[in-house]
Amino acid sequence: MESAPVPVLETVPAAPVDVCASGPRPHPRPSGQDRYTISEVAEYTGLTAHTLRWYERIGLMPHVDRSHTGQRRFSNRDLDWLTFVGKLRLTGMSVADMVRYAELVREGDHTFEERRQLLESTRRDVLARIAELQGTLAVLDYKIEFYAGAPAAPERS
Amino acid sequence: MESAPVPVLETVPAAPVDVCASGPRPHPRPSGQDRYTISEVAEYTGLTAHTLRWYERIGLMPHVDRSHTGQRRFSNRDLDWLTFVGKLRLTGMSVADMVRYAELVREGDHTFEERRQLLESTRRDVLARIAELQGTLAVLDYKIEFYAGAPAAPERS
DNA sequence: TAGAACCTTGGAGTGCACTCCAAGCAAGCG
DNA sequence: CGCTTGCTTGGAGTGCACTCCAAGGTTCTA
Repeated sequence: MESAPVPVLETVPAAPVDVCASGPRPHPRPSGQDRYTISEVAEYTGLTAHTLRWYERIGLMPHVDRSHTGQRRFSNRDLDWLTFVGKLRLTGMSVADMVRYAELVREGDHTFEERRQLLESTRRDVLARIAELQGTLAVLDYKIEFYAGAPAAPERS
Repeated sequence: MESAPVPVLETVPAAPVDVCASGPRPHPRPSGQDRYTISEVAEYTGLTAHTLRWYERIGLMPHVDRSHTGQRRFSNRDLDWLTFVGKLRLTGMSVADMVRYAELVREGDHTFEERRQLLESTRRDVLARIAELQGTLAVLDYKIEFYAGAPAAPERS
């Protein structure tokens, strides 16, 4: 009950700033020394290391760099991507659709229009979901008021 | 992409009316002749017959009446309950929590306070989720504008 | 009264999004 | 060097919320 339905990124403090690739938000390390281990990234994103590996396996990550012995070394760019993916996840977009988006990114600039359409469709879904939630708020408030006002009446639900 | 994440009740037209037990919304049949078959209820609620049987099995339905040969006959009251359950579902509440609520209803009037608390906790979750979604809208709009404005730039996501 | 369409059950299966496991190699510290 | 902690892999397991199945009984329409 108390938990969010989709535990993805631990929300950065509270601020309606758009956290996005090439945005002005600084990363823990300056560019050039940005070679994070999987557990550092796990802590930063709130995802588990398992999930990060799984994201890579299913094609949701743009090729992650490796150390000379084969361990993952994530870059600030990867962190940006994961932040954005976290936002997409919060919209309710399915993993399959996020993978589709990632493929479009890999395919290059000629997919800009398709990406925009995908995002606009997502935006419409989000607006619809907000409206839906506001509809449930009305019902919830009706009920809560009922329970608060009448501590013993014959209503059934 | 185009589908809602949680397909529950087919939303009644669009209207911010609170659709709730003892509310003023009329049912297909007048009280007294309200003995719907499972497929009628399936059509009304948008749930499948399978799901309606499953809801009953897990304790999410208040005892459904049966015909003399054992087939289910749902009442208007059952329809009201299912409408309300649909709203709870739309809030993102888990089936387990809805079953908990149904148990409280079965236990009688002395659980009013606990029910109110459950509903208020749900209400807080809904508000948080709305805020979260509005946060994603900001990111989405930023990206959409980017793709709309620059049909070929070196951004990576 | 025949036939189509609908209903019953317990239990098994599905799809999603993780989540974990075992066995073994890697990294950093005193 | 030894020790602890961390990282690697493919594949199997988990929990949720349905979703379907087989085999048989019921209800409705012609």
